[in-house]
Order: sequence, then structure tokens, then C-alpha cells
Amino acid sequence: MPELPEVEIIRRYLEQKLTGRKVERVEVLLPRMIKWPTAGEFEAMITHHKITAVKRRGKYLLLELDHGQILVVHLRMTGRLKYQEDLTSLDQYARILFHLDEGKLIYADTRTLGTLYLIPKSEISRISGLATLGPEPLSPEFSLTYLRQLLSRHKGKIKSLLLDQKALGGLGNIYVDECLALAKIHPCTCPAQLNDSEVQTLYDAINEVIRQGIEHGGTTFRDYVNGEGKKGNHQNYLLAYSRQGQPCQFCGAIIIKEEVAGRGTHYCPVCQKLKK
DNA sequence: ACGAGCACCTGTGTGC
DNA sequence: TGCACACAGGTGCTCG
Repeated sequence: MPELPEVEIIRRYLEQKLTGRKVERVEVLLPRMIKWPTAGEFEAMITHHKITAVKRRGKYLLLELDHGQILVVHLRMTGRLKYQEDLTSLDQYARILFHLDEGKLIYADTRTLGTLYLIPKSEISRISGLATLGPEPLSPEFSLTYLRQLLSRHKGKIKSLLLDQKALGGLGNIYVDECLALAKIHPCTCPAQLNDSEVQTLYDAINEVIRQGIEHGGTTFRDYVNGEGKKGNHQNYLLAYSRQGQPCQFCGAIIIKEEVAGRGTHYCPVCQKLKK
């Protein structure tokens, strides 16, 4: 479900609500959500500890605790992390409950594909997806030079490169389609074929799409809600994603959907022509 | 190095 | 109405 903008929106809200809170009790309702350590150890090691910071890397949320352990959460497709004052309206798919000294933190997940870890800060690189995460849009590490080098080395399709978290941390299927639509690049384009001005356009598009996604509170189709349980607004601003059959905002041609890199892919066949 | 296929799960929308 | 099937904001594995 959530990509970088959605996770960042959740982080910002949870940071306000959770920083300084103490965990008084943990209830793991579905033990297989916990990848490390065991569910029992997970409960015991978090209990009685304070949350000192709420951070994010790519699509991972990192809740730092006062004893040097970090609660790492990846929401995958349908995970939700919500703060609420009490349990009067508990999510039907609640999988883990954190009872705090003030309020509750709920991990809910419909498809249960999400992953949670508790790991010492110094060993965080044992989570392979985190260790190999590439630079994020809007960060200093994501420079034009970096993107240019990335593109020159990759032999596959541009879409699969942008989805690769080792290349770039935080983009997912929605925002990749949006970046390519804004930059007017066909998803099957061979990255090395892009000229300097197209690379610059793509670079700006990636940053702009992510910036707007955050500004609009993320994109909600069905499951995504922010830390407060509310939907995002960016679905109202999309250029391509889920707009198949509707007119392109730039030229009026009909947006099409087909499979690229194993994912449903939406683009304008006129603006985003494949260069040969 | 890359793509394809599958696995992990559950819910929803579609067509018959 | 019921059933079967495709598909879904992600990632990691195997295989060729």
C-alpha cells in the first residue's frame, strides 16, 4: 500500500503522538507478523520502554526505544499504523496492540504481508531491505549525477529500475507511473537512451511527484490511512495511475493500462511514446 | 544483470 | 445469487 509519501505522513503524525510515550503492555494477536525476535521476546523487550524518536527510511518506519532497540515496521501492501486515545473503535484487522502510558498504538493489516522487527540500533543492517536501500527522492544523496549514473548502468526498463529499492528508496507502483507520466517517458524506455535534458526532466519529476504526494497527504485507493486513520488526497491529482480509459491531462488522449515489469502500468500512449 | 514466475495473504470487483 | 478468477500502494526467492 504505502510508498514514501504515505509512510512519511504516518511518521509525522506518530512523531507528535508517540515521542516520549512509554509502552506499558504489548499484545501480539498474530505472531507471524513478527519476523524477529519471537513474538514473546518482542513483547517482553518492548514493555516498560519509552519511544524516543520516530524515523523513516524509504518505506520503513523506525521507532527508536530508550534502550537502543528499534522497532522496525514495513507496511507492505495493507499495513496501517494508527495512534488512538482508546480502543473504542478497534480496526477489524488489528494484529498488534501497544498499550502506552497515554493512548494506544495499533498495527492493523488486512493481508498480513507486513513485517515487524525489534533489533538493536547497531544491528539494523541485518534487515537486508534496509541495508541495501538506495538514496531517497528529495534527499541530498539523490543528486542529478547519481540518477545519471544509475540510468547509464541499467539495461532493463526504466520502470523496473525506478521500482528497485536498491536503486532508489521509496518509490512504488503509483509514484513510478506518476513520475514517468510527468516526465513524459514511456515505462519500457531503456534508461541509457535518455539524453541529458530527459534525465533532468525525470529527476525533477521524481522530486516533484514525491513532494506533491506528501503535500496532499498521500494517495488512498482502499486501505491507506494516515496515523490518525484518515485518507489521503493525492488520488485526486493523479496523471496516470488508475486513470485508464480517462483522458490525459496534457493532450486528451486516452490513458492505457498494460503490464510492465510485472506490474499494472498506466500511461499516455501519445505523451509517453517509446523512443526507438 | 535481468525478467519471469511464484510465494506470502485477504478482500474486492468482474464476468459468466 | 453463486462461483471462479484476476487483481491489488511490496518484497524476496528461485530459475533460466
